[in-house]
Amino acid sequence: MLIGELAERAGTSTRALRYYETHGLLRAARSANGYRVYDDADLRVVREIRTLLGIGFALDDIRPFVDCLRAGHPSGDVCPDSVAVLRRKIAEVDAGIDRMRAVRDRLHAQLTVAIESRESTCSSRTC
Amino acid sequence: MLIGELAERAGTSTRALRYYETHGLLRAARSANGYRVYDDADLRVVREIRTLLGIGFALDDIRPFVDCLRAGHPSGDVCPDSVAVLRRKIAEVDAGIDRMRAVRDRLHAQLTVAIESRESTCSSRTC
DNA sequence: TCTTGCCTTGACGTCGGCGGCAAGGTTTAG
DNA sequence: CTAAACCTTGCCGCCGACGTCAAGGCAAGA
Repeated sequence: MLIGELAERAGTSTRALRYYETHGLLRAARSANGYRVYDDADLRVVREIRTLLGIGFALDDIRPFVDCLRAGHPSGDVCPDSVAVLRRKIAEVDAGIDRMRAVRDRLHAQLTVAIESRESTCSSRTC
Repeated sequence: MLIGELAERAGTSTRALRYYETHGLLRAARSANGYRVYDDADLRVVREIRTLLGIGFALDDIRPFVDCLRAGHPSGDVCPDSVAVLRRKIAEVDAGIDRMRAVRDRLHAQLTVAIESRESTCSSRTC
């Protein structure tokens, strides 16, 4: 499998795959003419990368999962480093949710005050 | 008030203030020597900008609030454009919270499976 | 006068995950 | 023979909110 086919099967671009390689997430054998050659294990790796990127992971966070897959584990989640990242990410997401809820409440309060202010100012005349 | 003092009183940098100016959020009178000169109304504007940036607004979203303040309103929230941005932002934040909750649940499930997998694999031998 | 400490404009650097283009080599089909 | 469709490396562009110089002007105290 060459890079174009891998990209298509993984639903991404060749540019992204080369990018993952330069960042140590993907390795490729080379054919005689210098072309990158991949197998199904690489396809699984790329799918893992894409899934985690979609969840909001950075490439650095993804590396343990990829290493875990390449170590022969059927899932990238089961290795200690991956579990540690999962725990950290859950905490980060929880914190993010808390922040966003605070923001939401604040915006809602501002909106309420703004509308009340408009009503009291404009109730009896054109505004 | 010169730009350095405004920056200090608003808790930001002179670079940021010039940046706001180039993006139409801040205007400055000029003294004879070309220095930017500000008053307390500008301080209020900058504080509004900083508050909204802190909440996660982009500069483009903030412009209506600044215009509202400069139109003489005591709060930047009360003008129709500001209210529209507030409503939109609340919706965006709500959507963001939903996405993050979905991510959280997914990560939690992955973590659970990973831990169970490790326990079943390693329970009776060194791992 | 000299230094210190403001101020000015302009332009490039940062971060992350690529997109897009250039300039070439390879392989296959017609 | 040539065109099409792959592949290679390398480098600049993008987004947003600034940071960080660079090179110079202005003001005020010792």
